[in-house]
Amino acid sequence: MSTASTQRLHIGQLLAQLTRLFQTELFERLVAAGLEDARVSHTHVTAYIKAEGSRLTELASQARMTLPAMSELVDDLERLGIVERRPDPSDGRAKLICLTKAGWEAMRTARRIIAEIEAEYADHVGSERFEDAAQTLNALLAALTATKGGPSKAE
Amino acid sequence: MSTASTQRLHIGQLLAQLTRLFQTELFERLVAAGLEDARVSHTHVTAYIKAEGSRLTELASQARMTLPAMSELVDDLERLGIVERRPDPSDGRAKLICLTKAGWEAMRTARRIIAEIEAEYADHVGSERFEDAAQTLNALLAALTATKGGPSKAE
DNA sequence: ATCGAGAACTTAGGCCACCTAAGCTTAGGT
DNA sequence: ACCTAAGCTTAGGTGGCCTAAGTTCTCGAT
Repeated sequence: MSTASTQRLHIGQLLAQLTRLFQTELFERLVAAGLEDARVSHTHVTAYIKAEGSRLTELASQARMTLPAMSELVDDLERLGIVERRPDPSDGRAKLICLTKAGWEAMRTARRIIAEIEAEYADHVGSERFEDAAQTLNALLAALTATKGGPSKAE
Repeated sequence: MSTASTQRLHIGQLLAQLTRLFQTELFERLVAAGLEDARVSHTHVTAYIKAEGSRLTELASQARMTLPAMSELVDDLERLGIVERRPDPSDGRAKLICLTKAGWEAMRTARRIIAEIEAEYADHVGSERFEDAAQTLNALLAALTATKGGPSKAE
């Protein structure tokens, strides 16, 4: 029970600053790992894309962004050879966004790096404490998205 | 000890999504409270500004942004009548960014709203658990900024 | 069978929040 | 009196979103 209330920043500042630090860190390491064209926003695709392919609508909804924003992202990833758009056999309007071979490779690299960063974070505050905090954030996010559905128009 | 490991998103996603939700929420409530010109980025000033006034350099460094970025922000807040730039009596090059009367008023409103949001978050996951998580994040942020100093050029 | 509502996606255009590079003014040691 | 450096601003550019307005296709109702 670590309610040893030190004065702290408010939750918004904590979240925003940590987000920024994490993203900068991830980005730098991706570049260092040879993924020079990687950008932080690409994670909005790679975080949710399914092995069989995902529809744009799905991705946009999960990433809580609008369709055009997601479409641009996919354009970018397609240019980089990470994903490709295939016609969806079950619906002529839709397309399936699929990872390419290079895409899978990049995913593995990214996941490894993310795991490294998480491990370092855990070292800084204690791994049990870190995991508890992560679980709490996860629960909070679930609760918030349940009640509000998120800011996205792509529901 | 809530190490009841549910599958969870990775820390970067948790942070980023919660940040986004928090900021959207805060922004909406500020608008609802009559601060129609409020923007999320204004918090980078209001979070750190001192009662006696702060220098631009200080603010930029604490908010981890570049001087020009902070300068623009202050421009904006000055236009809105929230802060004003005064010459720093102790250094002719510097200026003190000070809150105006309207600025203090807005700050009070914002703080109230932030406290409300925090309270709601605490309700969602349990207030002790929430506070523990916040303390952990605070400690993590402190540890990270200690070792890396942050991405800012304005140190 | 065809027609209209609506779903899936794209295109066009815009805004905000940053950034880097390059200036300008004042401070302060030598 | 310099020269370097500090404090700040201006100029210009980019990424990451957004809204609005298309296009193409689906599917249920007539």
